[in-house]
Amino acid sequence: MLEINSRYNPKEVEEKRLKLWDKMKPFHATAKKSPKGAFTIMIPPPNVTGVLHMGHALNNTLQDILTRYKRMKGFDALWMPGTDHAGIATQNVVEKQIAKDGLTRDSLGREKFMERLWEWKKQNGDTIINQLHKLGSSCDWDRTRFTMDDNYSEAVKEVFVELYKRGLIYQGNYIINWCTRCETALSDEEAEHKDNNGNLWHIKYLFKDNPEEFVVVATTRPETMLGDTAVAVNPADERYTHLVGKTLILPLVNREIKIIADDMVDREFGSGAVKVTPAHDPNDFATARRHNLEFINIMHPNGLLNKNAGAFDGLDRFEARKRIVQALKEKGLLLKIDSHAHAIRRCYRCDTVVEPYLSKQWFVKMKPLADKAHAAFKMGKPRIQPKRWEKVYENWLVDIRDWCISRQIWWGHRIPVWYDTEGNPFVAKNEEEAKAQAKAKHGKDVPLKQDPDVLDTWFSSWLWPFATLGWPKENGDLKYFYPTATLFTAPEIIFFWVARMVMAGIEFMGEVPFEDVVLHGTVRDAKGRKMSKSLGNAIDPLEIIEEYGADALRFSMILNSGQDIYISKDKFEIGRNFANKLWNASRLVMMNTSPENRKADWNALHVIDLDITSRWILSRYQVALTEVSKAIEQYRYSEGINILYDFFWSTYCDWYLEMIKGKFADPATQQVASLVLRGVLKMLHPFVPFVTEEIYSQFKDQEIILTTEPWPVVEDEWRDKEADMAVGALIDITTGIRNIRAQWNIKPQDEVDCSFFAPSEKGLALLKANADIIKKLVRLGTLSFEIKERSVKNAASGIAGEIRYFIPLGGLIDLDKEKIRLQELITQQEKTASSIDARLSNEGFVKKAPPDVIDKERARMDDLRAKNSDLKKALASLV
RNA sequence: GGACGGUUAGCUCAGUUGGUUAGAGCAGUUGAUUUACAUUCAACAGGUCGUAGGUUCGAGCCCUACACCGUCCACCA
Repeated sequence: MLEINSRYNPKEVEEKRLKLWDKMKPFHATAKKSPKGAFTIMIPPPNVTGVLHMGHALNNTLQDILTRYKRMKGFDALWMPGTDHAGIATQNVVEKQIAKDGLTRDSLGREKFMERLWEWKKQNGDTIINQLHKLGSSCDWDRTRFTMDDNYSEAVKEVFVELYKRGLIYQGNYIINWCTRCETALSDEEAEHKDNNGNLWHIKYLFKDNPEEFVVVATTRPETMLGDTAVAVNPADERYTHLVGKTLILPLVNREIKIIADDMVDREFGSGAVKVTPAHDPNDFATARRHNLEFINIMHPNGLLNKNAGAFDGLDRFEARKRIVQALKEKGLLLKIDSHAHAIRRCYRCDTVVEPYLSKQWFVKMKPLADKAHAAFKMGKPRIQPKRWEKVYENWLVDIRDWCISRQIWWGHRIPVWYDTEGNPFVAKNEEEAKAQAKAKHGKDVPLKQDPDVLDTWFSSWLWPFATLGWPKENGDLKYFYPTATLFTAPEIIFFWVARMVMAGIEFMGEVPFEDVVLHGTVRDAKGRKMSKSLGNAIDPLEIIEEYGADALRFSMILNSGQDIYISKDKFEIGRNFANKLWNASRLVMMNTSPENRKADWNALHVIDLDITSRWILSRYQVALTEVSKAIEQYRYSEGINILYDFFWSTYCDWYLEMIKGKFADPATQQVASLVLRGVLKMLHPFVPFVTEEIYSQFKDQEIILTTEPWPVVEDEWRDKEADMAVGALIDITTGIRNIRAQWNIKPQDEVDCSFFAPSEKGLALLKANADIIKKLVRLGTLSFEIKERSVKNAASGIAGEIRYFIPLGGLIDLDKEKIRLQELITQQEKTASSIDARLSNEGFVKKAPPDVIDKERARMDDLRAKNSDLKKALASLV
């Protein structure tokens, strides 16, 4: 195939490799197979909300690169795949879906609705796994997990019950973030702040005993006044101190409320007097508790006002706002309206304005968990890259607030709590245990009802690193593969997920679940906008795979990955072209080498037999290998692939292959060309697994699973300074001659008659006539010419073919310019050295400066002087 | 309001402790073809490194201020 097709066909090859991988299962990890130990990566489980997008493609490519690399390095590499049920998100999607048929979750009923959800999960979960698969992900597919698998649910229950026993889970009536559309509680993280241009309404509250006098309160949410039970002022505010304890009449409602004094009031804001609505504002809630105020809930869970709203009963909260403002205006109680920009919280799933709402929910007490995580972090666990996120992470741990974990939805893990008729909760892993507890309490069997609510999605996700390995059951895998090595994820979920996984890991496994956290950027379109369905700028990874191939997708993605990644469809051409280049270079080598030479190993090579070109490419190869390995270890994949791209395309193809084109008869050349190419294929394999494995197999005349082949070993003895310099000089000169040709304006049509490269009498004469100029441009050594009678197909590369044997050393330098430059540099450095010298002999400085500074300065001075002596030699050699 | 990041060629980005002439890819221009590859090759052109100061023999890199863009956090009604 390689020899026949001059165009790489990704579709055909990728299908073939996938089939083979499915059959051979090379990605299956077994505990204790390798002496090197385990290397584990847990996939951030994609939500079953939808199918994979480009962000996932990036995230999973990063994971795959490292997993494949470590596997080749000899580790028992496990990459655990799976999906997340994504509670509210998925439920919302399915609700929208059934809404098309005029159905709601209530009309369908819990059981039927759950069936629809499971259908959706089955369909999307499969699609996601299939997409991951097509991307070339080397996941251990047999271990695929879902956050609502039966045994995973066991882990969730175990954790809930255990935390309850440890006093870290409690139930309470608090102001929480309430989404009136989803009709569920949200955690603080799920209620996102978004800027909003609202108004600040200034309302007059009249005194009961003197309706001529009033207090002005300012509010951004006038409708909540219906639930006011006090007006608060700062106790130190002279304007109001004499009024504290007086009674006001709440407008529109005509309820009597008192003026109270509380420190929470900011004297500078608004009028300095603030209405207190305990049931609809977290601040007011706290104030009310301090002052034993009444809590008046004015709203139904769906955002419509309830009978406590009196005349406004049944209105939507925003409609009520309008009407109330209108009513106040009519009564002359609205003093003024200021425009006021401030942030309001919105539901992270449906963007509905979140209502602070008083309700009974379950919470996790976070402080003890966060303190442990913080202590671990101070020990460097986990490390976070890029480093700047460390502070963000740490701040969150320090400023932790309790986590509201109950959700009034159906899709998720049912809260493992049962209530008796009096409402006493029994926390247990199953109903039997709960019944037993209830019996113990009441002395007889009593009817129990399970909590209708489910747990926050993240309450299951935070167990992912160990629940996927079978916890709470002890087994060899859990011990062997936990903790994991690296977590690749997006910065958005550092609090939602990363921090909480650390807490759960410490609490239940006694160890932080991963060593490194690598936070990568967001995939955006060419204009820098986030890719989203609603904007219509999303690129479907499957479409790219179909058109350009998965290798091209991966290659281009990584090549473009800086902080955020700006991607447009044409970016994938470079990946496709690269795969094709790889294919064709391999064809060239394939067609010019014998099977034996192709398979030759390092020990078949003897440096004495090798010409300078071979020694050079082997040397460059070693450098590339060292650098690429280092880049991968340091998570600098973009740099790694750049090194490979440059080495393979520029060095190997454009120079090396062109140089050896006439020399393929030499067995050593065949061996070197093959050896280096095979090494390149191995190094590229983590990045572009399909094409590399296909070519590698054809090279070896057998099916090779490249993923289980060993990573190339750095052989330092093949570093060859002499060859590097010699060929480096040759390349300089060749490039120089190309430049000269351009400068002299030698057109290709002229070359037919008088070219250097297809020599004729005329060409030879031209070359000789200009020998002095060329010589002048060459530093160190003499350029000699010998024009061979040889037709050269490609003039550009022909230059290299012709003169390479005759240039021992040197480079292209303008002699005069070079002299001046060197002289300047020497002068400058001598100046520095002298100034340091002076400083070092200054007694005051020596006394004051710490010893390491003095050592450093002295070393710097010596270094400069040494460098200068080298430079002087170089200058002398030019003259 | 707080914290952080970015600003380098038309575009997307490298530039690791300050050190020779700031680099790539794409796009552009000009050329090449009995070719492994036109998904190719070569050459050219394109930069006051956001602005203003400072430290230094020397600054894209260090310091200060400012501007613009972006991200995260945040119970001022």
